[in-house]
Amino acid sequence: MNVYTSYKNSLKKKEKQMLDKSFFNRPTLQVAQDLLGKSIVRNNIKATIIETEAYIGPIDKACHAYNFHKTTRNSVMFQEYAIAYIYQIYGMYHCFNIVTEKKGMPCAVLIRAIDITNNNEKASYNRYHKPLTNLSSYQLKNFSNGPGKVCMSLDLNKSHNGIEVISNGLYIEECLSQSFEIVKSKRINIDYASEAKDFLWRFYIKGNKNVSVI
DNA sequence: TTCGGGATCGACT
DNA sequence: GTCGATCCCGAAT
Repeated sequence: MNVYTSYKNSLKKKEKQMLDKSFFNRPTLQVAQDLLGKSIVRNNIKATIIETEAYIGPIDKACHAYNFHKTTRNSVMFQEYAIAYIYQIYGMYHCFNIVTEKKGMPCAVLIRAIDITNNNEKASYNRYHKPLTNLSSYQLKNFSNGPGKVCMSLDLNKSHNGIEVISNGLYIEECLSQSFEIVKSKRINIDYASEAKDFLWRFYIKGNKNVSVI
């Protein structure tokens, strides 16, 4: 097999594993749960999705796009599904969401926690600017168990707002995961959202060490 | 293991 | 002018 054939085969293999765009054109609550156990592939880093939250603009006071309210920041939520909505929070961190449902329906799934499975070394430099062997147990434990940490580990920031999650630099793939139980709970830090704060729209893999808040 | 204060700034009111 | 879909570290328990 020559190099070109080998390259073509590897692309085919990738295409086969990469989640189809239509995966995200489904009810947000379904997508949020189905993403658990799947892998994010970001450049050469791969990570299992452990924890997600659903945000459903039309009916959700916790969502930036509640009642279809459109601003400069949240405009990509009104775009096509399967793109990244990444915004800055608390002046210094970022949150990574994937837009769901049809164009004009401002909905998204927030990725709150991941478990790095491939190329931990590169992720370590992204997260802490030093090699894995130099990390404390505290740093290892808190590697990617929160939305801001997810973005740091995967080197995602505002400049990636609006990119597709079906591209070579960033995509989601099937994972040969073992079976697991999904826990449903209230979302984190949205106390201002009146009745929406009690919606059970947060999902995580039961018992996983990387869950951000038990 | 949990708690509380500081960091830090753009988006929104 | 206010505050957030957060994180870190030191102090207290």
